[in-house]
Amino acid sequence: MRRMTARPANAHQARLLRLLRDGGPNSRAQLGDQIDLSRSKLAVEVERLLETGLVVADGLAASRGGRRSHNIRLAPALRFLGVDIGATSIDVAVTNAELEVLGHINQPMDVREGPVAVFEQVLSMAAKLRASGLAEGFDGAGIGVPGPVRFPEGVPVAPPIMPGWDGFPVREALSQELGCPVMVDNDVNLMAMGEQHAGVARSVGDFLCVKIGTGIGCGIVVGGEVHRGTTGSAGDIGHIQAVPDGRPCACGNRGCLEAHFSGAALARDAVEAAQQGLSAELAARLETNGALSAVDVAAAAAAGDATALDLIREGGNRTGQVIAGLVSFFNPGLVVIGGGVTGLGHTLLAAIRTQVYRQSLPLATGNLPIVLGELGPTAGVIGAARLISDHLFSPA
Amino acid sequence: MRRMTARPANAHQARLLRLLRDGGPNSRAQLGDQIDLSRSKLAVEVERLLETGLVVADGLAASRGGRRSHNIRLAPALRFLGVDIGATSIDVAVTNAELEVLGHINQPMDVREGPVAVFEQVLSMAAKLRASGLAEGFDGAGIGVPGPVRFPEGVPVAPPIMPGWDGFPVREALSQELGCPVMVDNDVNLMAMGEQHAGVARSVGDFLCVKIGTGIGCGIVVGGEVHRGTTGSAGDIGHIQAVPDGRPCACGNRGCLEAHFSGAALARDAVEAAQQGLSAELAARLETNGALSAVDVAAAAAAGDATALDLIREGGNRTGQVIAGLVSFFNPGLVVIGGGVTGLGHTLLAAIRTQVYRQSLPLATGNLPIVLGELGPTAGVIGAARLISDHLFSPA
DNA sequence: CCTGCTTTGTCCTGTCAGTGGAAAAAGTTG
DNA sequence: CAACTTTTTCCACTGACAGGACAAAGCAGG
Repeated sequence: MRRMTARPANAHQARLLRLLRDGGPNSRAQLGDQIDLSRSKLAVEVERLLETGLVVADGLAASRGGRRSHNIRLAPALRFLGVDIGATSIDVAVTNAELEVLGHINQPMDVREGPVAVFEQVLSMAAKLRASGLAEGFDGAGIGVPGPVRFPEGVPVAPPIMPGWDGFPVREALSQELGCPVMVDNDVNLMAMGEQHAGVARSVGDFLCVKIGTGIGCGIVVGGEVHRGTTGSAGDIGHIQAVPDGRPCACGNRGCLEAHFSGAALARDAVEAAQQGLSAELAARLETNGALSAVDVAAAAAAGDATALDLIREGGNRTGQVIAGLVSFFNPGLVVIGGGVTGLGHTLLAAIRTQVYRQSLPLATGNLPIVLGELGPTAGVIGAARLISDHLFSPA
Repeated sequence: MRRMTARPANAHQARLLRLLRDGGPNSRAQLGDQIDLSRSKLAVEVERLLETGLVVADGLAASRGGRRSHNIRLAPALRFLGVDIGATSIDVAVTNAELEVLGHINQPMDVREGPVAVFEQVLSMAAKLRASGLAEGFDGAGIGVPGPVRFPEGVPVAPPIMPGWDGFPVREALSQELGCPVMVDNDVNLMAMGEQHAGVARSVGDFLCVKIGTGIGCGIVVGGEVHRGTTGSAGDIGHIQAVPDGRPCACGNRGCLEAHFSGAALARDAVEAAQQGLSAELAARLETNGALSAVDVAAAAAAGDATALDLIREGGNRTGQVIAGLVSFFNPGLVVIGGGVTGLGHTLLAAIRTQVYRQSLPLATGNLPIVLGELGPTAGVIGAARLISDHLFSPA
């Protein structure tokens, strides 16, 4: 099937498409209230959008006291693909043009197996979604990778945890395979965009989104836009020193935040505690599974295990300390905590909050919510869909 | 004398004014090369600007191989006032419309004497500059204060080191007194704008500007724009924890960067070292002056005093450690070090560089210059002039 | 069902910003 | 002085857009 080739011809059309994306089906009259255009001009632009097929008529709206207005909506057949490649698993989802998730699958996979193997997996997952009747094809795809990206080209650069990906033309290759436009970004940035679009960060202009998974990263949103930095490595807070002369880190330094708290560090600490006989709960789980992960620690903590709680608390303290510094520096309006370890829940959040509220100045923390992400694993794929839709819904 | 009342009527005119401000006198033809407008349209807008008096004819340009072009320039009588209120001194300068400093005076004054006393001083300094024939009046003024500012209103909020200023309507009051538009900002932000306009940060989109004076602050520039944060306290890095369980700080916490290194901390450490007999050089200076400041430490270091050098080095290490974190987080294209302690020169810079290059990831530091500010004490006043000119040279 | 009011959609004209070509004006080069 | 450039002005043409007039559609109340 031929997919969308049309693009908005001007800024007004782009604006209208985004209004329809973010606000769902809408009447012409309501659109007129939200956009600064005369009725005549609006009618012309809507007419042109209808001609392109990007937008379709959608029945009559409820009356607002007079003649009823005709609703319009984004073409219901439009489909975006959102891909979130994590360190140890892959999420793929299909959305409609309003970025609602229609189907979502998750598969474990080690990113270190390299781009070729991962791509194969991603494509087969996309094919599976297509086969299930959710999409006949994709009008665009967004993809997130766990490392820095040279954004304009869509190419990973010097990614520490994914050797073999350096310089791999992700955007080009995926675009080729799927036959549609593709945008690539860091997975943390996509999570931030997801929470901004559909999660807790709606209507916040400046915020931080801290993702604690296998590693730790931070999405930075300034004035509604993601800040990627000069080389695309902004938000790489995992290697900020949290403990002077602390544990050795894979990066060669000592005391990096990531070495002291992250999915990987937490798992290692848990195994150690189990082996030293500090926690019967963890030891039992280690016995059963042969390994431990953040999920086990969360379960043990939920069961009241003191060691597990301590691990979480200490990690939260470390993380909170680093975040406190970032809050002083950046003065965000919101801090979102997300990623694999959100399962640790309130214990973690409380530890982080304590540190931030204690260490940052009152002016910066006075009205600063620190909350868990609302979308969990869908944040990344929604962010990915948002990324490509922002691209497509902008003047050609 | 009546001053400039005219403002650019549209974005084109604003654009032209900024080109003339940043590039100096220019021919119509050259302007045409820099702006995306047809010759006819350009001629119309220039004509209108000439009518308003904001811009005047300025003789003939050199030939580029054909008919010579008529030069135009910003009205030579335009004057901006730049005010930089530091913790312990005040800088006031007059600039022309191209933001060249025509006159600059500096007076010691403790900001804690309160807004009324400080204002009196500022106005008398401005009057002095006017009396010396540099200006008949001011077309706009920018002012920087050493604390957070609610930017749109131009009002300091909860400034830790300047009690009595909280909520004082700086913008309103100064505008009233001077009879011209006024904009207020944090002094560190103005320093960043100054270095961006006329210093080392020309042509860099994302950079950090660390000012080490009585306290420590950091100007953050994202995409050419200053980031002020949700409550105007962005860049307040003086109270980031640099030393766990370190020295007590005025803010109530322990180990704040500012408590370990800043103009004030350095002076205190120097006195202590002198009294403990660790440094003959510093002791002698303490004897002579009755007090020590960063300048004394710089002089002692220049004379080869080991203790002074150690103080600087250790401070640089602490600062570098914090900056390393910020570099990982923000991924700037440049880091500028400025403020009173730039006199400490290369020793300080070397220590900072060592820490940053060691602790941040290669991708972020690979092509990251860390340099001293170029403008010294004029950075702030130039930034102040730039602030108000940006405001005035924007569509009404 | 009919009347008056409101909202929505369409049509049309006037205005204004802006482009691009033509030609005049002013210089340069040989 | 002739041929060629560059700059500037002039002018007609285009397209974007606003806003008014009017028709269409719906509501409320008699």
